[in-house]
Amino acid sequence: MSLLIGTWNVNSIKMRREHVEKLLQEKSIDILALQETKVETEKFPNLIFKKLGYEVYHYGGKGRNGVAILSKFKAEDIINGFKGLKEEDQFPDVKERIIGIKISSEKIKELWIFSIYIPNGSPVNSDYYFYKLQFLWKFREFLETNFSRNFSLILMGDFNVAPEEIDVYDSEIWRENICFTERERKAFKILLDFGLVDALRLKYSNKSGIFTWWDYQFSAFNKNQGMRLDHILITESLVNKLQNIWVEKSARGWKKPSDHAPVLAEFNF
DNA sequence: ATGACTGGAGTTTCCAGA
Repeated sequence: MSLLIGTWNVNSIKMRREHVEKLLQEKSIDILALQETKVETEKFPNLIFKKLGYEVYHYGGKGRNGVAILSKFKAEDIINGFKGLKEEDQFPDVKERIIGIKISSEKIKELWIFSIYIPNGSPVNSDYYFYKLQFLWKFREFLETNFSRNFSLILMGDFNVAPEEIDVYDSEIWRENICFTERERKAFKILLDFGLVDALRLKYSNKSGIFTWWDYQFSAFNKNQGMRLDHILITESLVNKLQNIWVEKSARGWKKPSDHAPVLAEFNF
């Protein structure tokens, strides 16, 4: 069976609700991870998506952050935040940044799917910056506590890190910019070393100019001056099931768009 | 005009985003 999944930082579900509906229906998406819903848990438009046939798993706070998963499969288990870590490691906004569900079906056996929103961390070297680095390290610890590399895991979301030089439009200009500093890229690599593969690079190993975010300013989208910050990370057991993966760039060109485009991936189970 | 950011909070202007 074919499974179409995706991730999208929508920059407010209130502003982008119709965009999400359009994407779900036009592409017949099975599971969509959302970030920056920017609404409190109970104010998410659950009913709208339930009418379209999706289960809704969301946690959010007032005004910022917020992660959701819209799924045609019912969750057998849910993780929200850094499950299993000590009390002092429960960062104040971690529940608004990490949500995961376990699904199973006749063909799919115990697949965990996460929606992730890593802190932005700007400006570089600020308290926020070091919070971001800590968050990335702690996230690796969270994975080790709950899973192993032998699990079937799909971690998707806005990681706020452009991993390689080809993931920014001009690596010299962006060298010391937030999302592309050495320390952020190193922390991202350490995360991958858990046993994760950057799914887009399985299909487009050396292609430059593939971005998922473009600044609202400076006509950045028209000039394709962006960064690849949104990722679908998978464990080894899913690698040979990946059929296709792409950035749905068209959505960045819709009226009143999010500054991120969705990343979609098709698996065959 | 030859350039121009957006969303949310909460009150007219600031903060955060990347």
